[in-house]
Amino acid sequence: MGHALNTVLQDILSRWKRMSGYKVLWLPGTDHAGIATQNVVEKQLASEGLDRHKLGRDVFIKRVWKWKAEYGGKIIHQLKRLGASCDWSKERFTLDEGLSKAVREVFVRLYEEGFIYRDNRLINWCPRCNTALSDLEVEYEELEGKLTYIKYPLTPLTPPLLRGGEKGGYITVATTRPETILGDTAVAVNPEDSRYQKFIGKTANLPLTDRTILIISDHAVDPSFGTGAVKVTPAHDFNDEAIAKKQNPPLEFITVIGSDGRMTVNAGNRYKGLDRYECRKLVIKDLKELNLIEKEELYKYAVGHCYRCKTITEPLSTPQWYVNVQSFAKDAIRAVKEERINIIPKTWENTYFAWMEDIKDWCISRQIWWGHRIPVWYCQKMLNAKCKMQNGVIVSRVAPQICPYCESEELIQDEDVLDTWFSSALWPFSTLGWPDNTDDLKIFYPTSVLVTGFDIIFFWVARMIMMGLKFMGDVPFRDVYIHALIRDLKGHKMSKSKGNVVDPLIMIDRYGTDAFRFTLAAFAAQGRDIKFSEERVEGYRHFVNKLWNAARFIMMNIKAESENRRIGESENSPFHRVSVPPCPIRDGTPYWPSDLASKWILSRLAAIADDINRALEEYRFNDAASSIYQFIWHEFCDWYLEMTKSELQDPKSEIGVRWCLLYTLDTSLRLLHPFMPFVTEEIWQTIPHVKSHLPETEEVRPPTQPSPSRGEGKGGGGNSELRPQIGNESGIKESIMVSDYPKSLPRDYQAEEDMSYIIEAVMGIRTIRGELNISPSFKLKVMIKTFTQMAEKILKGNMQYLKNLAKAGEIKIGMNIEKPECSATSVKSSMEIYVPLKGVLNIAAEVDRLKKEEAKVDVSIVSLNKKLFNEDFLQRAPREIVDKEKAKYEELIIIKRRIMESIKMLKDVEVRNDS
RNA sequence: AGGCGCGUAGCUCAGUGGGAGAGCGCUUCCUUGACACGGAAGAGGUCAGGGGUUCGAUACCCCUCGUGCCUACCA
Repeated sequence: MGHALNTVLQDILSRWKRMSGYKVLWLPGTDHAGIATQNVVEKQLASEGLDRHKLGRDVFIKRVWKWKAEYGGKIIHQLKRLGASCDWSKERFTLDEGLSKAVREVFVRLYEEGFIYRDNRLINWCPRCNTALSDLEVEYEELEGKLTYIKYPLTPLTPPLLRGGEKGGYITVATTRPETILGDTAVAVNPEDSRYQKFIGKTANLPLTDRTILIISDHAVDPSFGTGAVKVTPAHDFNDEAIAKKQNPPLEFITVIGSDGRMTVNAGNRYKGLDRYECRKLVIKDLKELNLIEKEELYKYAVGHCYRCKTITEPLSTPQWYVNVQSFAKDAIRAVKEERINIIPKTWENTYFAWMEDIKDWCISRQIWWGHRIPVWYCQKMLNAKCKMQNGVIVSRVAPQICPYCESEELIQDEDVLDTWFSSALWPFSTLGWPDNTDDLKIFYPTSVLVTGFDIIFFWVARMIMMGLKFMGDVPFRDVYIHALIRDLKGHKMSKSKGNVVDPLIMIDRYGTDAFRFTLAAFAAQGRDIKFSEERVEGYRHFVNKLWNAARFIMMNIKAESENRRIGESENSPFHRVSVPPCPIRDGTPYWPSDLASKWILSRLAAIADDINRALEEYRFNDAASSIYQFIWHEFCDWYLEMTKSELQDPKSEIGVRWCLLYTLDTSLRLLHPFMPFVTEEIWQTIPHVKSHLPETEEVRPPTQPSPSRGEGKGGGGNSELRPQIGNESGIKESIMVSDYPKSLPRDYQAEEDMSYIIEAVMGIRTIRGELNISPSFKLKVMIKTFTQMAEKILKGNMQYLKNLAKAGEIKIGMNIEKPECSATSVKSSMEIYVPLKGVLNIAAEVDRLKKEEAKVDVSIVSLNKKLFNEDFLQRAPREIVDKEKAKYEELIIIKRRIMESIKMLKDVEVRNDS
């Protein structure tokens, strides 16, 4: 699900920018996921009774490639099913030759410049994967364990004397890992701790061994924890390692646990070969028998686990390769501080800075086989002390044939491979051909945006920034958009072991890619995790259906040449590549939709296009998604399509309305396309295409020139220029995904305002109907009265609409333009509904009239402004705010309470038809 | 232990220093030639709690409670 979200967001950006005229590169690919992949293949081998050592390195790697061929393909298949519009010709894999070349180049240069070095120190080790892990690859998890208090007898007391339990004869330490006492080389106390002053410098007998250890002091010891005395095991604990190295001379390192998680010979004959946890049990049993355990307490503590196989990790002292990243980190911090890179949402910058400022050297070697083998060779003779090579290694871009020091041909390559993230860190430039200075590199580096989850800010993002700055001298990307993590409905992270994983492909099978994509986009609010809900997907599937049906309605009404074709039959549809002129022409004159509804929907369309562009600019995917959803469903379908049903009856407005229907559909499809690529393409391929721009005003455009490409035999008929024209007019593109993204369309604020009154009036009527239970099939007489000049103006502007209503038999209309009043009376009913749009009503007089006459309803649009009854507000709020509120109030004359009274009044009046 | 975030309608979540929103669910009504995967009208919230700033706080500040995550060398 995380990958699906990631893919969808990137695809939305890619499609949007591509349609907006940018040259877009979205480069797909995968990394080789060293440890994880090796583990999977090893499991397969195990089920066949094999292991990698039996196969040998070369055969094993072939086997992994085979696996990769199968599953790498699945990833790509999933991307395609999600509709990812990647440049598939540029697909890359971190183990490709080109990328491997970049890896070797980077390694050698970092080594030559002294940033890469080899060191023997404590490292996190996974005993199951048998490899070193970087600090990031260890996950800490709280475990319920025991804190065991163990008594170390002070020398010169000897074990036989101890059985008496003399007081003061011990120093007691607390530990969660009793088995490690076999590797203890000291006991440490805080130098300020008065209890232990007298012990410092003395020695103690290490139980279960014949060794004597020193009691030392170190400020790192917390006197308040446990007994205030700590056993020091330098070879198996990071703290203890630090303490040991500080001592002069440094404490001895005794390794008692081996790389396989079993006790070594150093643990003594009784314990060697035992698993570390078996050994723990035995050690506790033995100590109990010696009466050296003071007590055991239940204790919660964090234990490191391998992030790939969940085995408990073990600190182990081994030689590994490291990158000194201190100076890179400083540059990387500066790049973000100076806003050459923007992390969005900005709150993640803190996380980034915190980690970067306290960054540790990066352990890059892994003791596995699947990955980039470290480009380091050793001379066999040197190992036998017969070669004079000083630093002991040959670091080279290509495999050396002979030792440069002794000319021996017996060279051995380092067995280890590099951390997968080492190659991933180079991705932004290695995939574009670096170290060669290719055209792609020149055009596309630095890239525009990286979209990713926060869980790999450190693993990947930070390292790409460091490597990009180091090797390209520029940031790898301008924006980093950090999207949310997808959780299940209870807010838990999805994981296979919890069984709460939702498979995107199942969602796609069930609801379709478009609905699934739209859901992800709608969920992608910044700065919050996503709790995935399947019902949302279902809801957006309904949206796809709604759009489909709206398109069907429009196709039914554009009166193209063949009425029998339905949308969805795009293959041989006569509508395929049909085009209509940018504006319908009649007798050489452009015929723009002049009805209010059309002007309104065009303006709303323009507003929504602006909203979407702005939202995407700021990575507010959810806002963009809800804008287009709201527009298509609740403005275009609920209002405009319904209104056209009467407008289409009017020969005067018919042509303009048809054009407007098609234009709005076309534009909406293009707006929606980045979110729902499949259904929008399908519909768009079916409908006649419309040019994307509108004229600023009533500008007269030249009549369309007849051209040879136009009217492929289908354009006949006297009035044909009024109809959608068949043909492949120039400028019409082949696919919606390369059509123009709608932008900067003209607004008509007057139409929007006027229409809002109509909508309010209609809603008022519906409310009355609903509350009075008037059957929808019962046609009402409607009387519309206006009381102000503004209302008059509105009605004048909407005469066309009202006339159409009248024509449809719904109302009779009468209007006196001279006086600010008009009325419309329905055909059948005697009921009248007043719709006062503006102005002051004499309520009392109205009520009297209501009583005398037949049923009438006073519909109100306004609510009371409470603020204007607040003395404090009137006296103390800033003048302009108060004035604004007053002005608002003056506009809003009719009060909600009055409506309700009127309605109550109505209920007392005799109303026909069960009301 | 530090840090970050969240707590708004039954559920999943937007949002804003001045009129509490969406989707789903729920109630009522409606199969009229795009759509019942639909249309119309509704019910439902002291915006976690307390204090402060302000003429005014769901929003800004502080505290408490609940909850999720990240980081860290707690034996």
